Amino acid sequence: MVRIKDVAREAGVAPSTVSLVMNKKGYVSEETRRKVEAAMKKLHYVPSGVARSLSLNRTNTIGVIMPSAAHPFFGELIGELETALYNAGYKMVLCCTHAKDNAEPHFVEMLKRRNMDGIIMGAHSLDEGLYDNLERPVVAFDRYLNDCIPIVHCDHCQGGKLAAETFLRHSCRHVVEIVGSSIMKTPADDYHRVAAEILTSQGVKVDRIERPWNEPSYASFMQIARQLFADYPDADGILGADLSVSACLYVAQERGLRVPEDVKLLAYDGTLITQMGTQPLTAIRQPIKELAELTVCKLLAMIKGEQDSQPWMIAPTFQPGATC
Amino acid sequence: MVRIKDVAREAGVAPSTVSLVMNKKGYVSEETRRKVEAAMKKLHYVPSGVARSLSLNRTNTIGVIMPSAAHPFFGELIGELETALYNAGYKMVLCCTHAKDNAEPHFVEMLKRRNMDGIIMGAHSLDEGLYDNLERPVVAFDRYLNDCIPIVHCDHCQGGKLAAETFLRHSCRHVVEIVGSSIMKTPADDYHRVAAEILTSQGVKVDRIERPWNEPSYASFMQIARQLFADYPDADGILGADLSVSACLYVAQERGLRVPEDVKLLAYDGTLITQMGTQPLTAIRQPIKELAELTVCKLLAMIKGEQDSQPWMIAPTFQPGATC
DNA sequence: CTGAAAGCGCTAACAG
DNA sequence: CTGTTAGCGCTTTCAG
Repeated sequence: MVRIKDVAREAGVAPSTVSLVMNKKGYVSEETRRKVEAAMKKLHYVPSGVARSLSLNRTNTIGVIMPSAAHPFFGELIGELETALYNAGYKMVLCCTHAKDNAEPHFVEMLKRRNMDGIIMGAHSLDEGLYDNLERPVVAFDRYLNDCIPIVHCDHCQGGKLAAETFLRHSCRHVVEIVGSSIMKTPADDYHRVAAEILTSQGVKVDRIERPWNEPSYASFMQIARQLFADYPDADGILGADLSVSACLYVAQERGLRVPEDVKLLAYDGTLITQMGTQPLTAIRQPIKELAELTVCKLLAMIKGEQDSQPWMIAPTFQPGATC
Repeated sequence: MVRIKDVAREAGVAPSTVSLVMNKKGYVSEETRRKVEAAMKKLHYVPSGVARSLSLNRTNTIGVIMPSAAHPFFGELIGELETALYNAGYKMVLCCTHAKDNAEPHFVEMLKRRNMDGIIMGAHSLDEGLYDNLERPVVAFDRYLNDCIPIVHCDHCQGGKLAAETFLRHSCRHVVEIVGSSIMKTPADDYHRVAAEILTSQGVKVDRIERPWNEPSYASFMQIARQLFADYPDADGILGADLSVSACLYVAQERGLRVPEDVKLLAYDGTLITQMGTQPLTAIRQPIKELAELTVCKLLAMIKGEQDSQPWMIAPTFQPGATC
């Protein structure tokens, strides 16, 4: 392996000069630069990223913790985060917590070991205190971690409002919400709360049915959908995450219900799957790309010790479809 | 920041002894061990991963290059790779090449900089020679890179056979294959080739229609599907990747065709999306989890300089559905 | 503008 | 069983 020292010797200069050339720092005469560059090329020199990180106390790497990469929402989010980080010169190391025993503390440990310059946390955390006293910055994505960790999220109150308005516009009288496990409090709870408040105030009956904790299999979505139609056969509006609502579409058809004539389905998230299949889902879309960019922007600002004046929240949009 | 030296001083021992304790190496007396552990705890010592990597010339990090994380197949694959790597004590740094200018060379550069111990490459590469003369191991996932880089992939010949048998079983007379861009030669081409050979030999007419290069938007899938039905109105069997076939299901319905009565649809891959919607897609499923585990196993064996006697290929399975 | 030298924090021989 | 010492490869003052 060829080191900076070898390049220096070959070029007849000191290692520090080679460093200056590599990093385009300071003043180096044109001639010296050329000599150094020639030496680097001749020796096929490739600098060590690790040594550099040790010296700089910075790895240009961000840890991203998400429940799963296979889930359409998180898959899309991970992709956008990676792109935003890449554009800022950072690498992304990914940790998926679902189906792992206790990956999360293990991963946070890596942050402490200074393997990463910061963390974006988008998984559920049941581990109180895990994020206290960290020396390096953490930004939460749509999650409450502790009082000190800032959160980037979609304006779910606005989302709830859009949802309620949609059901009201179609004169629904009985809306059922499929909500996540109540073990977990998240900013996304707001859309269910706000939608229910508005609908109730307009005399619409609202029920909710809860999904099991940490169970992302499609079969479980189907099961909830079946239970929903069994428990609330007169429901004429359903609100839930994309996958939940997608399952409802299937079960509605199974039961001979017409969508949207008999029952309106409104998906929350608006990922790719809402566009697929024979009947695209009407949805409230979270602007995933913008959320990812904002998250990265906020985290990098924290790393640089800067202030960033953008708000921490982005509004969702209404995405037309064939189910409302 | 507290360093190993500080712990050593606190415990009244040498840094090397602290290192031995941390890594559970060599022989350390019970008493010394306790003193060291107490000192570590007292000082809230967290070792530096970067310094360790520099010393060991090993980062316990693997680079994974994929086209996209938002695509159902790659999302699932990425998740399984991450889990397999995690279980082996490795972190995954992810690079998605789609929609980035030339991320791939940039990423390979990181491998050269020894930021990673190896690479799993699952993206298309048009960059000839990029993978030559690498000092650290690379395993390709379902891609041809160069003559030296081994490939883990699904047994696509078997997949093609399964597909052909399915169409024959349903007495199809005219099958259309939706194939990827011919710019790219991949192991997956085999299933189209083999299916076509078998079908043709049985007197079935086979046509193919090509998807544009590197264009993963759902709209483009819809466009191809429309073109397919326009060009081959008498097709009674369609074979293609999940998303392609999903789009065909939509368009078939749009044109008033009954599935599977008028036309059989067979999806290749069998990701989550085949299970969704009102009509689950019949599919040839690639065993993504097993493929991911095999890929990781092979790469880690290369890193350790070991031999691994497992074959580099895994057979696909038939997944029943409602479209054949 | 360039070079010498002192780190960055950990590991691994090798003595003792 | 433990301490000394010499790296790992790069960056960064600080003289000159």
